[in-house]
Amino acid sequence: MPAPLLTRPEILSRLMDLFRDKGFDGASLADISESTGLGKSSLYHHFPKGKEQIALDVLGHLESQLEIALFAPMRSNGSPRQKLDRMLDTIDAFYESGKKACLLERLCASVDARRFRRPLGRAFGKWIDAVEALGIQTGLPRAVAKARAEDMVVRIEGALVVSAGTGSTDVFARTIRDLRDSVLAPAPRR
Amino acid sequence: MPAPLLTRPEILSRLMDLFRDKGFDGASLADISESTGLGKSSLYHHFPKGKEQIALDVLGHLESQLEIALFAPMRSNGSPRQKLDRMLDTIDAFYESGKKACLLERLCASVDARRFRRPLGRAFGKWIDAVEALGIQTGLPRAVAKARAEDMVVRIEGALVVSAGTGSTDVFARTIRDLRDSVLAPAPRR
DNA sequence: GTCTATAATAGGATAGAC
DNA sequence: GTCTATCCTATTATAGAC
Repeated sequence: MPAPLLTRPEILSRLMDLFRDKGFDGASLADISESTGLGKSSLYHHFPKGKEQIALDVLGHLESQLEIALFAPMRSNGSPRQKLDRMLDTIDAFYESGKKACLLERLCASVDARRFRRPLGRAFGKWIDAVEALGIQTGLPRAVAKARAEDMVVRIEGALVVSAGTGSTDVFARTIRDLRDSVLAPAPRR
Repeated sequence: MPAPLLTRPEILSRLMDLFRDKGFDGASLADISESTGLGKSSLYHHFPKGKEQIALDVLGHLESQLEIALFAPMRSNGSPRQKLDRMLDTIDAFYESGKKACLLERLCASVDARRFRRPLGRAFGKWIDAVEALGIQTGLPRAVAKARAEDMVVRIEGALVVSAGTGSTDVFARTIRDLRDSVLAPAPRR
């Protein structure tokens, strides 16, 4: 019984790790209790609506973390290419080079995905928008920038799935490497 | 109590639909019983080792279906481009243009993913190999063909995740369209 | 805000009759 | 090969003391 009295952000951060590891359906209240050091009653004090609210609050926590660590730096100074590199470095670290899963994907794949649809759609949308903005800054036509941004998110999510399925992180590493060059490459003339 | 006395392939086919919809952790024995019309005892007659064996057998069923519907046609006559188009048509139909999930991905995301690792790796490997062979047939260097094949699978899996997360199949449709041109495109000179 | 104790239910799995 | 009935455990959730 550790009970180290965690702050709310610390609690949510540990729970995010748990859901990334076990998914929503796979993480039990016992798991949640263990990973936070909180008894079940304490959990219902912090999250009166139970497990579903926990996941929603974790998702909200992720959204604010993304804003700070991923999106805000994209609005700072620096060339688009530098900012893309920084985003991909952050992403590579966050997923531990393909060894850890994506919370968004794990919640998409849960039985109650309908309940999470709105925040999931918002999180994916903000991520895509941030990358699209970089493309526009480099002079890509808006439609190309948007398609490239969607494609980047698609390839990262897919690389995580395939890396998990094959047990090798090679695919994830190569995907990140490719994206550094392809996302902001000049639009093909047609 | 329908009990229409299904054949084994029919049973496995229905269970594949169930696992694609609910995932392994999300599908209960009650769900399994309902979707097959078999009582729990009948299930344990067909699958003595229980739920885990059910998933493994469903995975085996998928592998044989992939061989028939996806891989064998790739070894027939026709231009690589025609065969790629056929594969993408089959894939688009199988995923109902992005509305239905991938069994491989759902099992990757289960708590017991370790148990499914070997067949999952094999299925992803065969799929990638089949696409790589098309690339080699068109004269792409082996390394390029392999990277393009991995990338195709990555993008399909990722597009399914993002389509599910955003609630729109647009991303999936665009991804399939792009792949028709990009997978077998001439290697860039360097 | 946290604990112990306890509900109430759903989960996977089995026994034995037919 | 399928059924009814049952078992045991894990699960989510709540009550009430401190």
